[in-house]
Amino acid sequence: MTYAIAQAAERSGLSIDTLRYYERIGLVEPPARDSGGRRSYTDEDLAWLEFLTKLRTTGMPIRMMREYAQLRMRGLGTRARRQQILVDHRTDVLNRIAELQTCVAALNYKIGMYDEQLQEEATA
Amino acid sequence: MTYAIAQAAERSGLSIDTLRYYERIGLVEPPARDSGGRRSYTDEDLAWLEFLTKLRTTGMPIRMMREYAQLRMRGLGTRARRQQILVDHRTDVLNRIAELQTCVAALNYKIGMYDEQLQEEATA
DNA sequence: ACTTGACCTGGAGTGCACTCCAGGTTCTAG
DNA sequence: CTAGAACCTGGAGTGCACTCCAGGTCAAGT
Repeated sequence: MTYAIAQAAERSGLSIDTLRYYERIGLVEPPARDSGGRRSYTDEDLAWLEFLTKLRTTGMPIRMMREYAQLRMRGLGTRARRQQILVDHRTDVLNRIAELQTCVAALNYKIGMYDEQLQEEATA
Repeated sequence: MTYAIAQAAERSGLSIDTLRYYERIGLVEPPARDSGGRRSYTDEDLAWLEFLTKLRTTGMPIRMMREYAQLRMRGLGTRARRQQILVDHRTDVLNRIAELQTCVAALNYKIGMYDEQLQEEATA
């Protein structure tokens, strides 16, 4: 199964422009082209885009995604390095989650304060 | 207790430039000035900066922080609206945490795959 | 043959959140 | 009195991650 760029965009949740942009900057290998010179994405391409999207969602900067992508293109000998990148990134993400949870606690506190104040207002 | 801008920067974790920037765009009320015309931050100012930082950390865009800040400056009548902003934002943050956790699961999976592959490599 | 729509390229433009700079003023120590 | 550090202002510059545009090509339907 192959996909035109519009279909790839829809399935990946990225825009057409972003797909071409990712290709330009070396985040994805140039996909195959059809007889008319148009990009033709495979399921593998889409799987990679999906994973890239997860890295992006978790805040990995593009230059690090590119480093990972370049290692992947260079093949088997880079697996240990690639794994290390993911392990380090996972640590970052877990820290980020903890940070967000601290902030949620602060929001809860503040929201509680408003509850009290609005309560007083109502009973006054 | 009052603080010169450098001290406020250190305590808030924001840069001096960012403090002035936040003032310019209406995120913080212009602090008092000392006899020489320099900014003089109070503990209350710092508490507000700390809360702003939590909003920023959780990804609230500046224009929404500004909306909240402007409501706060307008006083008591805006409390219900301010609370609503925080409640909505908390929902966003909780969704974001869930999203990050999904991504961590994907990272765990991928890291596990590398473990297996590197294992095979070692035993081959 | 012709229109329409999806696609192509290289390059310019955008929005966000800062960050830096030049040129000037003011307090602080020696 | 003077050197230096810390501060001031208005405005320009930066980095990131896209996003848009002009001008052109290609394939399919009428």
